[in-house]
Amino acid sequence: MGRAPCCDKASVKRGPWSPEEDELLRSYVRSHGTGGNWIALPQKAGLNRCGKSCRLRWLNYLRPDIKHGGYTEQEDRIIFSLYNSIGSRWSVIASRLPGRTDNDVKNYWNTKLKKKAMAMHHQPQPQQQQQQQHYHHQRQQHRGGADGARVTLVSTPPAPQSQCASMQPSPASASSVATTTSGDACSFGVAAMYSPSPSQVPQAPTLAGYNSVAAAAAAAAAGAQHSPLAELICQAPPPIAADCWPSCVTLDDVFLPELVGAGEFPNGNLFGGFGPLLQDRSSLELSACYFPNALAAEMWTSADKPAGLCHSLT
DNA sequence: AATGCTCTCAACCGCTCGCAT
DNA sequence: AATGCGAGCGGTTGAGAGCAT
Repeated sequence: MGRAPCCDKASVKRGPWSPEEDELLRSYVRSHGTGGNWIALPQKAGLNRCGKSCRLRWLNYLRPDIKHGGYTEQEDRIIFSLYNSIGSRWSVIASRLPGRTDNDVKNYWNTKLKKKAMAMHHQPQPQQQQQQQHYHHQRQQHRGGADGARVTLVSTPPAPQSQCASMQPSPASASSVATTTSGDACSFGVAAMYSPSPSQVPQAPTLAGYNSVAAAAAAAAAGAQHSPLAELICQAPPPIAADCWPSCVTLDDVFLPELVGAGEFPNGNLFGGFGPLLQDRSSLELSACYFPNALAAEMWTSADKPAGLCHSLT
Protein backbone atom coordinates (compact mmCIF):
# COMPACT_ATOMS: atom_id res chain seq x y z
CA MET A 1 0.00 0.00 0.00
CA GLY A 2 1.45 3.30 -1.02
CA ARG A 3 1.48 6.46 0.97
CA ALA A 4 -0.77 9.40 0.46
CA PRO A 5 0.33 11.89 -2.18
CA CYS A 6 2.60 14.60 -0.83
CA CYS A 7 0.60 17.26 -2.60
CA ASP A 8 -2.52 17.74 -4.61
CA LYS A 9 -1.35 16.82 -8.06
CA ALA A 10 -4.40 18.35 -9.62
CA SER A 11 -3.69 21.81 -8.31
CA VAL A 12 0.07 22.05 -8.76
CA LYS A 13 1.93 22.63 -11.95
CA ARG A 14 3.80 19.72 -13.41
CA GLY A 15 6.17 19.23 -16.26
CA PRO A 16 9.15 21.28 -17.35
CA TRP A 17 10.21 24.23 -15.26
CA SER A 18 10.15 27.70 -16.68
CA PRO A 19 13.08 30.08 -16.21
CA GLU A 20 10.88 32.17 -13.95
CA GLU A 21 10.15 29.22 -11.70
CA ASP A 22 13.83 28.34 -11.63
CA GLU A 23 14.68 31.84 -10.55
CA LEU A 24 12.03 31.84 -7.84
CA LEU A 25 13.32 28.61 -6.41
CA ARG A 26 16.96 29.59 -6.77
CA SER A 27 16.54 32.92 -5.07
CA TYR A 28 14.46 31.48 -2.28
CA VAL A 29 16.92 28.71 -1.48
CA ARG A 30 19.80 31.14 -1.67
CA SER A 31 18.29 33.47 0.84
CA HIS A 32 16.44 31.05 3.09
CA GLY A 33 17.86 27.63 2.45
CA THR A 34 15.55 24.68 2.14
CA GLY A 35 14.69 24.87 5.81
CA GLY A 36 14.68 21.13 5.88
CA ASN A 37 11.11 21.18 4.73
CA TRP A 38 10.56 20.79 1.04
CA ILE A 39 6.86 20.28 1.42
CA ALA A 40 6.37 23.76 2.79
CA LEU A 41 8.91 25.41 0.54
CA PRO A 42 6.84 25.92 -2.62
CA GLN A 43 4.26 28.01 -0.84
CA LYS A 44 6.88 30.11 0.86
CA ALA A 45 8.74 30.58 -2.38
CA GLY A 46 5.61 31.44 -4.30
CA LEU A 47 5.79 28.38 -6.48
CA ASN A 48 2.81 26.38 -7.57
CA ARG A 49 4.79 23.18 -7.48
CA CYS A 50 4.93 20.04 -5.43
CA GLY A 51 7.66 20.16 -2.80
CA LYS A 52 9.07 16.98 -4.13
CA SER A 53 9.34 18.52 -7.54
CA CYS A 54 11.13 21.55 -6.07
CA ARG A 55 13.58 19.35 -4.27
CA LEU A 56 14.34 17.41 -7.41
CA ARG A 57 14.71 20.54 -9.48
CA TRP A 58 17.11 22.05 -6.99
CA LEU A 59 19.20 18.97 -6.36
CA ASN A 60 19.43 17.85 -9.93
CA TYR A 61 19.60 21.08 -11.80
CA LEU A 62 19.74 24.36 -9.94
CA ARG A 63 22.35 23.64 -7.32
CA PRO A 64 25.35 25.83 -8.03
CA ASP A 65 27.93 23.05 -8.03
CA ILE A 66 26.23 20.84 -10.55
CA LYS A 67 28.14 19.56 -13.55
CA HIS A 68 26.27 18.48 -16.63
CA GLY A 69 27.63 16.16 -19.27
CA GLY A 70 31.27 15.96 -20.19
CA TYR A 71 31.99 12.80 -18.30
CA THR A 72 35.63 11.92 -18.25
CA GLU A 73 37.15 8.52 -18.78
CA GLN A 74 38.09 8.53 -15.14
CA GLU A 75 34.54 9.17 -14.08
CA ASP A 76 33.44 6.35 -16.34
CA ARG A 77 35.77 4.01 -14.56
CA ILE A 78 34.59 5.08 -11.19
CA ILE A 79 31.02 4.50 -12.20
CA PHE A 80 31.88 1.11 -13.64
CA SER A 81 33.69 0.23 -10.50
CA LEU A 82 31.08 1.31 -8.07
CA TYR A 83 28.24 -0.10 -10.09
CA ASN A 84 29.94 -3.42 -9.97
CA SER A 85 30.67 -3.13 -6.31
CA ILE A 86 27.36 -1.87 -5.03
CA GLY A 87 24.93 -2.05 -7.91
CA SER A 88 22.54 0.70 -8.83
CA ARG A 89 22.95 2.77 -5.71
CA TRP A 90 23.15 5.92 -7.72
CA SER A 91 23.23 8.28 -4.81
CA VAL A 92 26.28 6.52 -3.43
CA ILE A 93 27.95 6.48 -6.81
CA ALA A 94 27.15 10.12 -7.40
CA SER A 95 28.59 11.02 -4.03
CA ARG A 96 31.96 9.83 -5.29
CA LEU A 97 31.73 12.12 -8.28
CA PRO A 98 31.84 15.76 -7.26
CA GLY A 99 29.23 17.81 -9.03
CA ARG A 100 27.31 14.84 -10.28
CA THR A 101 23.82 13.93 -9.19
CA ASP A 102 22.32 10.54 -8.79
CA ASN A 103 19.85 11.27 -11.53
CA ASP A 104 22.57 12.39 -13.86
CA VAL A 105 24.73 9.37 -13.17
CA LYS A 106 21.76 7.10 -13.57
CA ASN A 107 20.86 8.64 -16.90
CA TYR A 108 24.43 8.51 -18.03
CA TRP A 109 24.65 4.87 -17.13
CA ASN A 110 21.41 3.96 -18.82
CA THR A 111 22.12 5.85 -22.00
CA LYS A 112 25.86 5.58 -22.44
CA LEU A 113 27.81 3.39 -20.10
CA LYS A 114 25.52 0.42 -20.24
CA LYS A 115 25.93 0.34 -23.97
CA LYS A 116 29.64 0.70 -23.58
CA ALA A 117 29.60 -2.22 -21.25
CA MET A 118 27.55 -4.28 -23.63
CA ALA A 119 29.94 -3.44 -26.44
CA MET A 120 32.75 -4.73 -24.30
CA HIS A 121 30.76 -7.85 -23.70
CA HIS A 122 31.36 -8.85 -27.27
CA GLN A 123 35.13 -8.53 -27.01
CA PRO A 124 36.14 -10.95 -24.28
CA GLN A 125 39.79 -11.56 -23.64
CA PRO A 126 40.40 -15.08 -22.38
CA GLN A 127 43.44 -14.26 -20.31
CA GLN A 128 41.69 -11.51 -18.48
CA GLN A 129 38.68 -13.65 -18.01
CA GLN A 130 40.70 -16.26 -16.26
CA GLN A 131 42.18 -13.76 -13.88
CA GLN A 132 38.90 -12.06 -13.40
CA GLN A 133 37.22 -15.28 -12.50
CA HIS A 134 39.49 -15.28 -9.52
CA TYR A 135 38.35 -11.79 -8.67
CA HIS A 136 34.80 -12.87 -9.09
CA HIS A 137 35.19 -15.73 -6.69
CA GLN A 138 36.52 -13.42 -4.07
CA ARG A 139 34.09 -10.68 -4.85
CA GLN A 140 31.23 -12.94 -3.97
CA GLN A 141 32.58 -13.17 -0.50
CA HIS A 142 32.46 -9.43 -0.25
CA ARG A 143 28.86 -9.11 -1.12
CA GLY A 144 27.21 -6.46 0.84
CA GLY A 145 28.79 -3.88 -1.33
CA ALA A 146 30.32 -1.07 0.56
CA ASP A 147 29.28 -2.66 3.78
CA GLY A 148 32.59 -4.20 4.47
CA ALA A 149 34.70 -3.34 7.43
CA ARG A 150 35.64 0.25 7.38
CA VAL A 151 39.07 0.80 8.69
CA THR A 152 40.52 3.97 9.89
CA LEU A 153 44.22 3.96 10.17
CA VAL A 154 45.44 5.77 13.18
CA SER A 155 48.84 7.03 14.03
CA THR A 156 48.95 5.58 17.46
CA PRO A 157 51.94 3.37 18.11
CA PRO A 158 51.39 -0.30 17.58
CA ALA A 159 50.13 -2.06 20.63
CA PRO A 160 49.83 -5.77 21.24
CA GLN A 161 47.62 -7.06 18.55
CA SER A 162 44.11 -7.96 19.46
CA GLN A 163 41.43 -9.38 17.32
CA CYS A 164 38.93 -6.87 16.13
CA ALA A 165 36.67 -9.50 14.74
CA SER A 166 33.70 -8.30 16.66
CA MET A 167 33.64 -4.65 15.99
CA GLN A 168 30.71 -2.62 17.00
CA PRO A 169 28.65 -1.37 14.15
CA SER A 170 29.45 2.20 13.55
CA PRO A 171 28.53 4.91 11.15
CA ALA A 172 31.11 5.23 8.48
CA SER A 173 33.31 8.00 9.60
CA ALA A 174 36.95 8.62 9.54
CA SER A 175 39.35 8.89 12.39
CA SER A 176 37.40 6.88 14.86
CA VAL A 177 38.83 4.13 16.92
CA ALA A 178 36.57 1.17 17.09
CA THR A 179 36.36 -1.10 19.98
CA THR A 180 35.82 -4.77 20.34
CA THR A 181 32.66 -6.04 21.85
CA SER A 182 34.51 -6.34 25.09
CA GLY A 183 35.36 -2.70 24.90
CA ASP A 184 39.03 -3.08 24.14
CA ALA A 185 40.26 -0.46 21.79
CA CYS A 186 41.83 -1.82 18.68
CA SER A 187 44.71 0.53 18.84
CA PHE A 188 47.34 -1.42 17.07
CA GLY A 189 47.39 1.02 14.27
CA VAL A 190 44.13 0.04 12.81
CA ALA A 191 40.72 0.74 14.04
CA ALA A 192 38.16 -1.27 12.23
CA MET A 193 34.50 -0.67 12.13
CA TYR A 194 31.83 -2.66 10.49
CA SER A 195 29.11 -0.81 8.77
CA PRO A 196 26.78 -3.79 8.67
CA SER A 197 25.69 -5.81 11.60
CA PRO A 198 28.19 -8.49 12.53
CA SER A 199 25.98 -11.15 11.05
CA GLN A 200 26.32 -9.47 7.70
CA VAL A 201 30.04 -9.47 7.72
CA PRO A 202 31.52 -11.88 5.27
CA GLN A 203 33.18 -14.74 7.00
CA ALA A 204 35.83 -15.62 4.50
CA PRO A 205 39.06 -13.74 4.95
CA THR A 206 40.14 -13.96 1.35
CA LEU A 207 40.93 -10.62 -0.16
CA ALA A 208 40.14 -9.36 -3.55
CA GLY A 209 43.03 -7.99 -5.47
CA TYR A 210 42.04 -5.21 -7.67
CA ASN A 211 41.69 -1.54 -7.31
CA SER A 212 38.32 -0.04 -6.95
CA VAL A 213 38.59 2.01 -10.03
CA ALA A 214 39.64 -0.66 -12.46
CA ALA A 215 37.78 -3.28 -10.56
CA ALA A 216 34.44 -2.64 -12.07
CA ALA A 217 35.09 -4.16 -15.37
CA ALA A 218 37.46 -6.64 -13.90
CA ALA A 219 34.98 -8.27 -11.63
CA ALA A 220 32.23 -7.80 -14.08
CA ALA A 221 34.27 -9.38 -16.76
CA ALA A 222 34.59 -12.37 -14.59
CA GLY A 223 30.95 -12.98 -15.18
CA ALA A 224 30.14 -12.58 -11.57
CA GLN A 225 26.72 -14.00 -10.98
CA HIS A 226 26.00 -11.44 -8.34
CA SER A 227 27.25 -8.57 -10.38
CA PRO A 228 24.76 -6.72 -12.49
CA LEU A 229 27.52 -5.35 -14.59
CA ALA A 230 29.05 -8.75 -14.98
CA GLU A 231 26.17 -9.77 -17.11
CA LEU A 232 26.99 -7.02 -19.48
CA ILE A 233 30.69 -6.93 -19.97
CA CYS A 234 33.55 -9.31 -20.09
CA GLN A 235 36.49 -7.06 -20.50
CA ALA A 236 38.21 -4.91 -17.99
CA PRO A 237 39.72 -1.57 -18.74
CA PRO A 238 43.39 -1.49 -18.04
CA PRO A 239 44.43 -0.64 -14.51
CA ILE A 240 44.75 3.02 -13.92
CA ALA A 241 48.20 4.30 -14.39
CA ALA A 242 49.81 6.45 -11.79
CA ASP A 243 49.66 9.48 -13.98
CA CYS A 244 45.94 9.30 -14.56
CA TRP A 245 44.61 8.56 -11.14
CA PRO A 246 41.29 10.25 -11.00
CA SER A 247 41.70 13.57 -9.40
CA CYS A 248 38.29 13.26 -7.88
CA VAL A 249 39.11 10.03 -6.12
CA THR A 250 40.89 10.50 -2.90
CA LEU A 251 42.47 7.80 -0.90
CA ASP A 252 40.17 8.81 1.83
CA ASP A 253 37.55 6.33 0.95
CA VAL A 254 39.12 3.57 -1.01
CA PHE A 255 38.09 0.01 -0.65
CA LEU A 256 41.58 -1.07 0.09
CA PRO A 257 41.55 -4.70 -0.86
CA GLU A 258 40.56 -3.52 -4.26
CA LEU A 259 43.21 -0.90 -4.31
CA VAL A 260 46.05 -3.17 -3.54
CA GLY A 261 47.63 -5.34 -6.12
CA ALA A 262 46.84 -8.91 -6.90
CA GLY A 263 46.87 -11.63 -4.33
CA GLU A 264 46.22 -11.86 -0.68
CA PHE A 265 48.30 -9.08 0.75
CA PRO A 266 51.57 -10.78 -0.05
CA ASN A 267 54.26 -9.48 2.14
CA GLY A 268 56.55 -7.17 0.29
CA ASN A 269 54.06 -6.72 -2.49
CA LEU A 270 51.21 -5.23 -0.62
CA PHE A 271 50.33 -2.79 -3.26
CA GLY A 272 51.06 -4.86 -6.29
CA GLY A 273 51.22 -2.57 -9.24
CA PHE A 274 49.98 0.37 -7.27
CA GLY A 275 52.90 0.77 -4.98
CA PRO A 276 54.53 3.48 -7.02
CA LEU A 277 51.23 5.20 -7.38
CA LEU A 278 50.61 5.22 -3.69
CA GLN A 279 54.08 6.35 -2.98
CA ASP A 280 53.57 9.21 -5.34
CA ARG A 281 50.44 9.99 -3.47
CA SER A 282 51.84 9.55 -0.05
CA SER A 283 51.22 13.15 0.68
CA LEU A 284 47.53 12.43 0.62
CA GLU A 285 45.86 11.80 3.80
CA LEU A 286 44.62 8.26 3.92
CA SER A 287 42.09 8.67 6.62
CA ALA A 288 39.68 5.87 6.02
CA CYS A 289 39.71 2.71 4.03
CA TYR A 290 37.41 -0.20 3.68
CA PHE A 291 38.36 -3.77 4.34
CA PRO A 292 36.12 -6.73 3.90
CA ASN A 293 36.79 -7.96 7.40
CA ALA A 294 38.94 -7.47 10.43
CA LEU A 295 41.51 -9.99 9.34
CA ALA A 296 42.18 -7.98 6.24
CA ALA A 297 42.58 -4.93 8.40
CA GLU A 298 45.04 -6.73 10.55
CA MET A 299 46.98 -7.93 7.57
CA TRP A 300 47.19 -4.36 6.44
CA THR A 301 48.84 -3.29 9.61
CA SER A 302 51.40 -6.04 9.53
CA ALA A 303 52.16 -5.80 5.83
CA ASP A 304 54.90 -3.80 4.23
CA LYS A 305 53.59 -0.52 2.98
CA PRO A 306 55.17 2.10 0.80
CA ALA A 307 57.35 4.38 2.78
CA GLY A 308 55.60 7.49 3.83
CA LEU A 309 52.12 6.24 3.24
CA CYS A 310 51.24 5.70 6.83
CA HIS A 311 53.03 8.80 7.87
CA SER A 312 50.15 11.00 7.05
CA LEU A 313 47.44 8.82 8.40
CA THR A 314 45.11 10.21 10.92
C1' DA B 1 10.53 19.05 -46.85
C1' DA B 2 8.13 15.53 -44.44
C1' DT B 3 8.05 11.63 -41.76
C1' DG B 4 9.55 8.24 -38.60
C1' DC B 5 12.89 6.51 -35.55
C1' DT B 6 16.34 6.89 -31.84
C1' DC B 7 18.42 9.06 -28.13
C1' DT B 8 18.77 12.04 -24.18
C1' DC B 9 17.55 13.66 -19.89
C1' DA B 10 14.32 16.25 -16.91
C1' DA B 11 10.67 15.00 -14.32
C1' DC B 12 7.52 11.89 -12.21
C1' DC B 13 6.08 7.84 -9.45
C1' DG B 14 6.01 4.80 -5.83
C1' DC B 15 8.52 2.89 -2.46
C1' DT B 16 11.69 2.57 1.81
C1' DC B 17 13.89 4.63 5.60
C1' DG B 18 14.42 7.37 9.55
C1' DC B 19 12.73 10.48 12.74
C1' DA B 20 9.25 12.55 15.73
C1' DT B 21 5.37 11.89 18.41
C1' DA C 1 5.52 -0.19 20.17
C1' DA C 2 2.78 1.91 16.78
C1' DT C 3 1.85 5.45 13.74
C1' DG C 4 2.42 9.40 10.67
C1' DC C 5 5.14 12.18 7.97
C1' DG C 6 8.91 14.01 5.13
C1' DA C 7 13.28 13.08 2.86
C1' DG C 8 15.57 10.41 -0.15
C1' DC C 9 16.12 6.84 -3.48
C1' DG C 10 15.83 4.06 -7.78
C1' DG C 11 12.94 2.81 -11.70
C1' DT C 12 10.31 4.58 -15.31
C1' DT C 13 8.21 7.82 -18.46
C1' DG C 14 7.66 11.10 -22.02
C1' DA C 15 8.80 15.45 -24.42
C1' DG C 16 11.82 17.22 -27.46
C1' DA C 17 16.07 17.28 -30.12
C1' DG C 18 18.70 15.07 -33.55
C1' DC C 19 19.30 11.94 -37.20
C1' DA C 20 18.09 8.82 -41.09
C1' DT C 21 15.31 7.80 -44.84
